[in-house]
This record gives sequence, structure tokens and C-alpha cells, in this order.
Amino acid sequence: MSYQNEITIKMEFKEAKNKFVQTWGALGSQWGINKTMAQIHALLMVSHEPVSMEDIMEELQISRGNASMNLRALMDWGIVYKEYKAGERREFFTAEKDLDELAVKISRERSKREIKPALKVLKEVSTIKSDGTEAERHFVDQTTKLYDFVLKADNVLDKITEYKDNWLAKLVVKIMK
Amino acid sequence: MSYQNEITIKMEFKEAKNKFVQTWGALGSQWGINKTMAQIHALLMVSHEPVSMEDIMEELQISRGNASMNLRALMDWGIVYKEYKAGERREFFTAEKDLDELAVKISRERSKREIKPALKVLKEVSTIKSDGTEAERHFVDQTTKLYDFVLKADNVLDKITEYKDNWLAKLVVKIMK
DNA sequence: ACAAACTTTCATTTTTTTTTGAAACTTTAA
DNA sequence: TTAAAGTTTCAAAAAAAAATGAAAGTTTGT
Repeated sequence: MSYQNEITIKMEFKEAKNKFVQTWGALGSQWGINKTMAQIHALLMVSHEPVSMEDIMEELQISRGNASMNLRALMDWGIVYKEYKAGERREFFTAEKDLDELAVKISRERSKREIKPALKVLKEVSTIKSDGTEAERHFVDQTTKLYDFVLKADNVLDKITEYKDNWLAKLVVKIMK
Repeated sequence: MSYQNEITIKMEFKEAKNKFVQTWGALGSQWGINKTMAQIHALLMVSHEPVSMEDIMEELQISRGNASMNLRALMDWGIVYKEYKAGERREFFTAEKDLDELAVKISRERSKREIKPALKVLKEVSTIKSDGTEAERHFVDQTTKLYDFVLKADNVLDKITEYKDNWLAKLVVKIMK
């Protein structure tokens, strides 16, 4: 294979990797996760070995502070891990690569951080005393239904991800029959 | 019942309604939906009768342009409807109040707008030719797995919401056995 | 204990997203 | 056909979110 071809193939890989990172970042934004955080995660997901903060900064063209804060956030979510290499002072990072596990962790965190607090408020507002107008009766009725719905959905998600290993495949089986 | 009590109860209702609208708005933000859009939706969900743009502006303290654009967006999502009242020049708005139907519409739209385009990119990047390094092999492997996973998840969601009526309850049954 | 190597924090700046509001547009009724 | 009543659009302003970078903090080896 000629040198020229080598270059071409390398370019293709780098471009593909970059496209993936950008796309994952954009998808993150659309779902309320900050772009850089999603990009770092994407980068680590497709890296075959642990990556240093230095390399992340370089590859995504971001500052040290930004890298540090988003790595911390990803570790708080439990989907990125710190690794220490023998004889190396620097810290390296890896992402959770098992997709079942990744999805489980994300859904658990979002439930804990966002759904559960919302449920608390829904319960609160749905239990105001209403011997009142039609407007009040409708409000109580609708928020009660919403509370029940969200609670049920949250429980289903919990049940599904309880399997952890291969939950998606198992779910497919259950649903198809 | 005294006048004083009347006031007290009305306050409780208004406060509860406001709390609900604010909470729904915040939840929207966390999931990549703009706050005002989610607030308008919340307001319409708990209103027992159609609401005019004027009233929405007043209640949420937002400008005409903002109200107009977000109402349009909500209608594009198919979860808010325009209504015409006989003998009224103005337009009124209502929200989809059936929660099964609401969830179905939201998941269909998000699939169409966000998941499908992401899948397209995943397919693209996972099919670069790699006779190359370990880094390249890992990239192709991981993005292929991701493609399969997201595709399967998207299909499951589609299957689940196909029932439309009462899909959540039906899902609970399937999963529990 | 010191300093080198590295990481974290946070006030400030930059970027992105959302909101405003006034002009343009549309519809209806007289 | 006109004007009144209403709605939409979009450039500019404001607000919110994210990123920077330098100072403070931490860890490790000697």
C-alpha cells in the first residue's frame, strides 16, 4: 500500500471519529447534557485505551478547566472512570463501554436527579384541597393523573434496568411475544 | 364559608398551579425543551378550557412574539391544538390531555428529529474501512455496537407506543409476568 | 520539608439560546 | 375597500449557559 493510501485511510478514520464526537455532542445538547461533556464521553467511548486530560484538551480544543469540570461531572454520573498507570504521574480516563450498563446508569441518575424531585412536586400540587370551581377540580384531576403516569413510567424503567445485563435484548423478547 | 377562607383557598390553587408550571418548565429545560415552551404546555394541560394567547402572555409574563413562536412549536410537535370559539375573533389553545397519547407523540417526534439522524451518522462512521490499527478496529467495533443498540432501543419504543391506548399499563403487565 | 508535576476552582469572558417588540402580514366585518 | 382585530416574523437585546485561564490546591518523590 502506498504512502498516499495510508494517508487517505488515516484521514478517513480521523474524520469519522470527529464526526462521531460532534454528533454525540449535538445529541447531548438536545437532551439537556452539555455539549463538551457529551463530546468527552464520545471520545472516551471510542478510545481503545485510557486518555489523559492533556490529550482530551488537545483533541477537543478545550481549556484545562473545562476538561476538568466535565470529567468530574462524568465521573459523578458514574460513566467515566479514572485510571492510574504504573509509573505515570498523570491521571487517565476511560468510559463505561458496556452499553447496557451505560444506559442503566444514565437512567438511574436522571430518575434520581430529575424525575423523583418532579414527582414530589406533582404529589404536592395534586393534593391541594379542592371543594372549589371546575378549574380547581380539573387541576387536581390532571395533576393526579400525571403523578400516577410518571410514577408508573419511573417504576417500569426501574424494573427494566434491574436486569442490567442485556436488559434491552430481554425487553425485546418480552414485548414481541 | 367566610370571604377570608375563599381568598385562602384561591391562593392555594394559584400557588399550586404556578408551582406546577414552574416545575414543568424546569423539567423541560433539563431535557432540552425550552422553558417557556414547557411552561405553556403545562399551563394548557391543567386548564379546563381553551386559553387565548393574551391570557398565556399575561399568566406567564411573556411577550407576544415569544408566546406565538412557542405555541407554533408546540403545535408542530402535535401536542397543542388551536381552537376557534363561535363568535370569537381570537384563537384559543388547548393541550393534548391524554397522557398516553402525549408520551407517544413526544417519543415519535424525538425519534424522528433526533434519534433517526443520529442513527444515520452512526451507520456512516461505523462502516469506514478498517484494515488498520487497534485504534481503528476498536472504533468500528464500538460504533457498530452503538448503532445496533440505539436502533434496537428505537424499535422497542416504537413497538411499545404502537398500542397507543394505555400502552404504559399494558407494558407494566408484560414486564411483571 | 520542598519543589515539581499535576488538578481543581471560580471570577470573568465568551458563546449560545431565548426573548422582546415593532413592523409586516392576515383575516373578518362593515 | 377599508380598518379593526388579531397573528407572525425576525433583527436586535437580554439572559442563561458554558468556557477560559490563572491562582490555589494537592500529591508524590527526594
